Order: sequence, then C-alpha cells, then structure tokens
Amino acid sequence: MSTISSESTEAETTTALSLYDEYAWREMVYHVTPETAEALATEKVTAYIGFDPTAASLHVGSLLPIMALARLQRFGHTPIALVGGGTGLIGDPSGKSKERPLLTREKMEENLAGIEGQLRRFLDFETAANPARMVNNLEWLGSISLLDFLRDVGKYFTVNYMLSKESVKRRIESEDGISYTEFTYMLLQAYDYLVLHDRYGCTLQMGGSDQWGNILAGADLIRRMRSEKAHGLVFPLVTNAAGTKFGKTESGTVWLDPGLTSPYRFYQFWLNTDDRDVVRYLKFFTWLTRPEIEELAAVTEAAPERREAQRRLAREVTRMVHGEAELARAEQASEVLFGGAMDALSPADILDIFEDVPSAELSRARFEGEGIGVIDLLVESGATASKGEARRLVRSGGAYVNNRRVADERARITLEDTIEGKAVVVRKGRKNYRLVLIR
RNA sequence: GGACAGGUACCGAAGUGGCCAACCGGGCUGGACUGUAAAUCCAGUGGCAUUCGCCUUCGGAGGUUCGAAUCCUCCCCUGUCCA
Repeated sequence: MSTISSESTEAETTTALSLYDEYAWREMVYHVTPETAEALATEKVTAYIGFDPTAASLHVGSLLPIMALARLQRFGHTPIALVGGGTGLIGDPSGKSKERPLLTREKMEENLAGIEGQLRRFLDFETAANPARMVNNLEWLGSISLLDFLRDVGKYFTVNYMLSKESVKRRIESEDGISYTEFTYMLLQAYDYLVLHDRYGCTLQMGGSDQWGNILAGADLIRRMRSEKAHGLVFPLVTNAAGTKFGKTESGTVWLDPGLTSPYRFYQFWLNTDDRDVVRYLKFFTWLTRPEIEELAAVTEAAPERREAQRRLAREVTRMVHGEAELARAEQASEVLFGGAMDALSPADILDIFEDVPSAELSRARFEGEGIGVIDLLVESGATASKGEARRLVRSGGAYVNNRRVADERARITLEDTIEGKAVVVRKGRKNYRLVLIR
C-alpha cells in the first residue's frame, strides 16, 4: 500500500508557513490552547493523537486525525499514534449518550492489530530525523496499581473539575447516568498525555472536538505535576451538507479496510461528495496544495457539473489509502457501472469489476434452449423480492440485462445473451447491480 | 387497582358492515430531467396469475352476518388521568 513518502519532498518546499498556519488554512482548527501556534512555529514539537480500538479497522472519520499527524510529520515535527489498548477496555464517554458495553480483551487485541497496520501506511517510521512512533497505552495503564494511580493522578483532579466537563455533564443529566468506570476515563487519558510527555517530550495532543475536555485535563495534569506547558488542539467535527453523519452511506460505514469497504465503494463514496463539501474535504483529506485546491474550487464554482473537484478528491484519497492499482480498478469499474456498454468485456473483467456486487449462481441448464424468463431472472438473481415486483420493474422500464433495458416482461434470456456463457449482469434502476454466475 | 383514549401496511394517518388490498402524506423503488448532484415532475409500493381472478393482511383468539378493518365476547399491549 502506498505511503506518503513519495510525495513528501515536494511539500517540504512549501513549508514557509508554519504547521499551525497550514492547519488553520485547512480549517482543521476548532479549539486550540494559547501558545500552540507559537510553539509549532518555533520548535520541533512531538504530538500525539489517540485512536480507539472499537473496531478492527479505522473508517474515513479517522482520516482527519491521521492526516493531521502526517502533515505534522512533514513539517518536521514528530507524530505519535497512540492506540488505546488500555483506555479501550474502559470506554470513552465523550460524545456518547449512554454507557457502552465493554470490549473483551481478545476482541480488543484483534482490533488493535488491524488499526496499527492501517496507521503504518500514513506515517513514516523509518526517517532518521523525526520518525513516527506507535504506542499502546495498555503498556502503562495495564500495570499501574490503583493506589498509585489515585495517589499520583487522582489527587490532582477535583470531582468538581471533572463534573464540569461537557462529556460528563451531559451524561449526569441523562437518565442512565454514567458509571464510575467511564467517569474515570478522563483521568486515564490525562495520564496518557503525562506519560508521553515524560517519555518522549510530547507537548501537544490533538483529537476530535469531543476530546477537548480530555485533552485539557491532560494538559492541566502536566502543568500541575511537572510545571511545564502542554498544548491541545481539536479538529472540527466533519460534517456534510446533507446533514447525515459523515462516513456513512446506505450500505454502512466507509472503512479503510478494503475487505470491509471495497476500493470501488470507497472511491464512489468520495466521488459522491456534495459540491458544498468538496473543497473542505480536499483540504482535510488530500495533500493537494493551496493553489491546486483554489483552482479546483474555482472550477467547481464555474462548472459544477464537471465535478472535477470530486474526481480529484476520490482519486487522491483512494490512491493514498488503497494504492495506485486499486485506484485504477475502481476507476475502471466506475466507468463500466455508470457508462453503459459492457459488450467488450471478458468474463474475467466482469468478475473483477463486479467483485463486490451481490451475486447469485444459476445452473447453465436454465439458460439453454428457450432460456430463462426475465421475471424469473430478476427474482432469482435477488434483484427483486417477488415476481410481481419484477413485473412492475420491467413495466416501468427499470430492468436491465447486461446494461440493456428489457422492456418486455415475457422476454427470455438464453446462452447467447450471456457473457460467453459465464455470467449475466442484472441491473435494477440506475445503479443496483446483481451478478449472476452461470455454472 | 380504577377512568378514559387508542392499537390499520416501513412510519404517520383516514376508513367505523359490502364500492377496502384498504384515501392521503412521508419513506422506499422505478422512470423523465440531470452532473452517478440537488430540486422538480410522473408511475409504482401484500403474494400468485399472460387475462378472468384467486390467496393472505387492519393487536390476538373466538363469534354474529350472505358478507367485517368496521358489530359482539374474551384476552394482550400502549398512552393519558385518578389511586
């Protein structure tokens, strides 16, 4: 999989700006502690972001913090990706309206492994100057004794302070309340920051806007225990113009793992970005420079129907996450799936392109002689739930076989209509495909 | 425990003995338009059947009737009020 390394040289030539200015221009700064900008402009900073092992893969929502770390590294600072092996066992109440079920240790181990693998693609762990680092807070949280923790960390926080945090306050006011376990979460995260500060000189923690309270708690802890400055910066919530949750589609979460979200779907997710969001997403999720993005913004303004910004966004992000080869496949598939003609395609191409489309198998005998009726084909491929629905579909002109509309509900599909006797592509409407394999 | 109100298709909501597979709105699915957009417009939206039509559905179970989502009995559930 591709990493950022191939492109990092050209970005360095444009680093007259400080990282903070870069973040600011990219609209990545939602809240920030005083003096952070100055620190980023005058020092080499070590910064960390935590990733929760709630699933075995990161999703596109995590791309903003990931890019923040990657950008930070390109500006010569040192990124630390922290995976929450310890805190993951507790559960972060931030942004959650009710208590979460605890993950089992086994499940969490599994999740950690997946997430670590993904993070490695975005950060450079080999460079001599400022290599990235990956840490797991289970390492220190797993072994600290409760008494030590209460004496060393707990003593620095008043309950009053903790109760005043938004994440806690909201839950206190809710009916279900908050467990002592989750209430403690903030202190654990504060302690993480302290540990990273002591071990690696980490002086900046970043995160999503829901992490603001936790981050401040950590900065406060460092200030009180070590009398040193620690900074915090949080990103805005990534929103979309449609008002739905970013990173979700009808078919669910858009994951970075190609096994969970195919590169084709991943590509399509970005390509379908609303005009109103696309410039912001280019800033958030790509390495394109300011002039490039401004150019794309102008094109979007003048000729939105060309969707150049969306195309570029989809290309850049898909390449970054899945690599050049997968990008090419995703583009080819998009062309066929939305372009029409598929006559020239070989069965191998078809299988490739329709890889993540639901498929069904029918015996060769069904296509021999008279062939199979369209209605039956629609039902048996799973395109429609009943024959009645299939009939209505054909009557309304929404049924296609191999991308050709079938207007007659009595039409029959024979071997001659199939793709070299190997497959048939059934389509319902504009983009609802089913692949029928012939055996 | 008592008094009302109510349970209709994915959701909301009409219907209060035959014209009800069930008005209407939303959602969803097609189509037109388009930029794989938004908005708009059109159609469809229980199953089977090429047609006639048949079958299953209105909280559940029985019953009355030629005929019920609609009437009766019992039961279950929900909301509001009283204890």
